[in-house]
Amino acid sequence: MGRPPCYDEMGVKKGPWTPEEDKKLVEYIQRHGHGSWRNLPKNAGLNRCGKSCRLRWTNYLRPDVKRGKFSEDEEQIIIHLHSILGNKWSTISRRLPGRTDNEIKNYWNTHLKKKLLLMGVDPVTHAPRTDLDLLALLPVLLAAATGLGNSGSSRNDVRGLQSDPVHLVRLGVLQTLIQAMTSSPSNAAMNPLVSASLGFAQLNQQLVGLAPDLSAVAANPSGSSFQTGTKTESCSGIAVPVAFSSCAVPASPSTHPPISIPQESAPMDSPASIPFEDWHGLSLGESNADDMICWKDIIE
DNA sequence: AATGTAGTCAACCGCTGGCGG
DNA sequence: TCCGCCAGCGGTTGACTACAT
Repeated sequence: MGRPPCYDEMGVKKGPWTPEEDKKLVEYIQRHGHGSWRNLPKNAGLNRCGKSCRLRWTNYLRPDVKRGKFSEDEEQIIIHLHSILGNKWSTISRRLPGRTDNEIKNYWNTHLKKKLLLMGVDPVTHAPRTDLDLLALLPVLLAAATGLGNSGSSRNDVRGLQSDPVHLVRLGVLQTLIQAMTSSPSNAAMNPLVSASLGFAQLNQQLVGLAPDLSAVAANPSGSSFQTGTKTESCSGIAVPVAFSSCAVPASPSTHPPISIPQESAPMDSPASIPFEDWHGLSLGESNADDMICWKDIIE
C-alpha cells in the first residue's frame, strides 16, 4: 500500500547478521527499547531495514527465546493446535513460551509433517491418509478373492479383468504398500494400523496374480463379503470394517495438555477444518455454549 | 577424497490488517 | 471514507551442514 519495500532502500544490507550487528541491535534495544522499528536501524547505527531488525530480534536475539530441541510435550501441543488452527504459527507460538513462530513453522515443515505422515495422518487436514483406505480393504479383498478362486471363476473372466489398467494400478499400489510396511519395522512402531498389518506380509504372495479377482471386489464393494464379523461403516464412499477404517484411527496415542477447543473454532476455509475429534479425548462435537464463547480467548 | 543429495533453519519477500491523519 | 504508515504474519528461498555414494 504505497510503502516502499525494504529492498528499494539504497545501500541496505541483507543476508546473515554479523556478531557486530547483533551486538549493536541488542545494546540499542536494551537501552532504548525497539520503539519504531522503522527508525531503529538509523538510531542504532545499523545498515539494515527495520523489518530485518525486528525479525532478527524476535526470532533470535530476544533474551527469552528458547533454543534447542523441542520437547515431546511441545510437539504434541504444536500438532494439536495445528489440527485446530492450521498454519497460524504466531497463534501457536503464543502457547509455547520461548518459541517463535518462525521456529515452530520450520520445525513443523522439517519434522512434524514427516512424523504425521509416518503415523498415517495427513499433516494438512489431520485426517487419516486416504491412500491407506486401500490398505483397509485388503482383508476383505483377499477374502473375496479367495471366495472367487474357490467358486472357480472362468479363465476368460480373469483375462478380461487383467486387461483393465485401473485394476492393475490398484493392485500395484496395494503391493507397494505392503512391501514398504513389511520391510520397515520402524513404521510398525509408529502406527498401530501399520503394526496390525504386518501379518499381511505373507499375504503379499497371495496378491501376485490376484489382480483380476481383487479388482472385481473393489468394483463392487457393496457385496456381502464386507460383513466380516465387525461392524461396518462408510468411509470415502466405501463401506469398510471399522477395525481397519481410517475414519476411526486416532492421530496420536499420546496424552495431551488440557486444551479444550470446540470443533466450531476451526475456520471454514482452514486447511485444518477436519480436526481430529478423538485426539486426546476432546469432545469437540459436544461443545456447550460456554465453550463456544471462550474458545478464542483460550487460544489467543 | 570428491561429488551429489537431503535436511535444516535463518532470513527474505509480499501481503494483510490496524491505526491515525 | 480514503490514504499512507507500520507491525506482524505466513510462504518461500538459499546458505550451510550432514550424510551417502
